[in-house]
Amino acid sequence: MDFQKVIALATRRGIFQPAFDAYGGLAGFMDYGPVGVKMRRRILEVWRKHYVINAGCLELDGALVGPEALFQASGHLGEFDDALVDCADCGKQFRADHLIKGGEEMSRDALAEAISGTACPGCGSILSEMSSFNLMFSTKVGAGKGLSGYLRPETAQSIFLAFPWLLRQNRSKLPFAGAQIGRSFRNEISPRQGPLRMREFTQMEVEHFFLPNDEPKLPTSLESIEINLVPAKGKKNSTTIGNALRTGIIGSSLVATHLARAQNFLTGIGVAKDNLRFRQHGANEMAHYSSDCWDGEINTSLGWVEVVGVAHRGDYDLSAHGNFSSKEFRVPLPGTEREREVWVPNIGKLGKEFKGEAKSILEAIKDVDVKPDISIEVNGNSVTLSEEYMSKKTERGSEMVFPYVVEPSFGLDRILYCLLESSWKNDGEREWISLPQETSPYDLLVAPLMTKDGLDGKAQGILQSALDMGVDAYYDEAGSIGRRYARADEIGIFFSMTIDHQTLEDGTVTLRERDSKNQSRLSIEDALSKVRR
RNA sequence: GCAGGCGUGGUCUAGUCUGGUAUGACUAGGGGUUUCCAACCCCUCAACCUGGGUUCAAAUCCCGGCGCCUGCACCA
Repeated sequence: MDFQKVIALATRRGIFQPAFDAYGGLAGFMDYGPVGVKMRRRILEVWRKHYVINAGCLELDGALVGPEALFQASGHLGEFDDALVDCADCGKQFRADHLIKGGEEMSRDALAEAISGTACPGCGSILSEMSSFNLMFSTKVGAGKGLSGYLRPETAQSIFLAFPWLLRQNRSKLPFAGAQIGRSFRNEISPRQGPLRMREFTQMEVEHFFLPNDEPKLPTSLESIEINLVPAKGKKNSTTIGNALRTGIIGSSLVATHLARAQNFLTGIGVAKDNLRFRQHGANEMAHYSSDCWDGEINTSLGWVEVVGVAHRGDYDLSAHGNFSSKEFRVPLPGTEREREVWVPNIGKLGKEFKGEAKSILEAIKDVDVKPDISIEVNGNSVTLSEEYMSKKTERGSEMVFPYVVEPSFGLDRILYCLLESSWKNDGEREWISLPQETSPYDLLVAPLMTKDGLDGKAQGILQSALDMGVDAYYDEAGSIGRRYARADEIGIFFSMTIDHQTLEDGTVTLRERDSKNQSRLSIEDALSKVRR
């Protein structure tokens, strides 16, 4: 199954198509159709079951537009921004920081200076002035000049900003994780390959917060999970998660935990384990925030496609927001509780005695440990403060630290594409999508063998009872029964139920299983309860 | 963003060189027939990416735009 065929299937069967087709299309944007929306819903349901319901992540649904300050703090305005130069003669375009030695460490201004007058590596002409291209979509918030705002380039920042709030919801206990499903936007220079590189896409992200000295251990239930690893240094190998952690291939127990969970999730929705690997980023591939990162990749006709990134972000994000914003993002570090006697200046007395100079004195002792008979320099004079100008106080507190975070971040659109491609089967006689029932768009096809003798009416009655009990059923009475099976197979409907004359006599139906084509004769009730998820 | 290739019903496609009624198949819809895996028969819907130019006449030739594919560059 190659890329073009998946795209054709997607259009034909209402899964997805390019958006704004009537106006010539707009690269990087897709619309999902009736079947595609159902598949997405199913994948999201499984994901929520894994992360929100079973793993207890706190779910959030954050705003899409954010203020400029947020993205200054997060680093996206600086780091997400490419400095470009192009050549007027040969038309080639380059990243400025790639042309200058050490350019990746330079400031913008230094880079602009260094690049000026540089020759084009392609043709030797002098390059244009440096311009910058930011991958975020910008907008104005409010009337008039308005505030600069940006569409979020990742859902993660919402969770980081909500950290103090979520922490209270979790009754101030660490570790905990926030989870979010939502759209993100990146103004890609050259989006291509349909659902694989989009300008608007859906992410499913978890931010797992923990104290630096108390990283969650790998649960024993995950230790023996087999996983394909491609470390940045060293050989590709298949081993257990527990072993990879013990031997240091994976450096962090929480990263290991999330690699295992990501694999469990992906195989649960129908990705074959042999088609799945986790590849570690090399140092130069790493994002600005990340200290260790593994990409979960699925093997497709287009090569290995990244569908999930598991990144150890350290305290990069929380400390950025803690330092830039007015909120406290730190937490007390357990075990560092302390109680000590400190001297504090008696401001009332200082004021009375020193009048106008009191302010300068207070300024001078602001950042020093005060104790009796301390000598300080004030306006060129040495002043000694005796015990009468201060008093003793008991100070309680803990060392405050920014929690660390490990982040698994899934791309829904890519996952759906990979699933379609890999679950497409063709045995020469028929073509079908072999998804597990959890992610099939429908549970059941209800089909009367013929549309006469009341078979269709009976079938519609059964359809209604199926829908009433929560079975996602699809009704089809057009064409031969074989054609209807074929149609159902092509969108991956898991079971088919056929109503014939015998149904009218004894209330039994034929139930067909999609992958095996096996049929069995069951009572309507038994069939429906078998089909129910 | 650059270079090359491409753009015809829902899908696949003929026609483009050499300008003149747009081909066929599949799918889909309606009807008939039919007792379980794309059966058959009749009918029907449905397309030249877009804007300009050349011409009596443009799907076809020329120019621009948009989109798709490939390569380069980019891709937290």
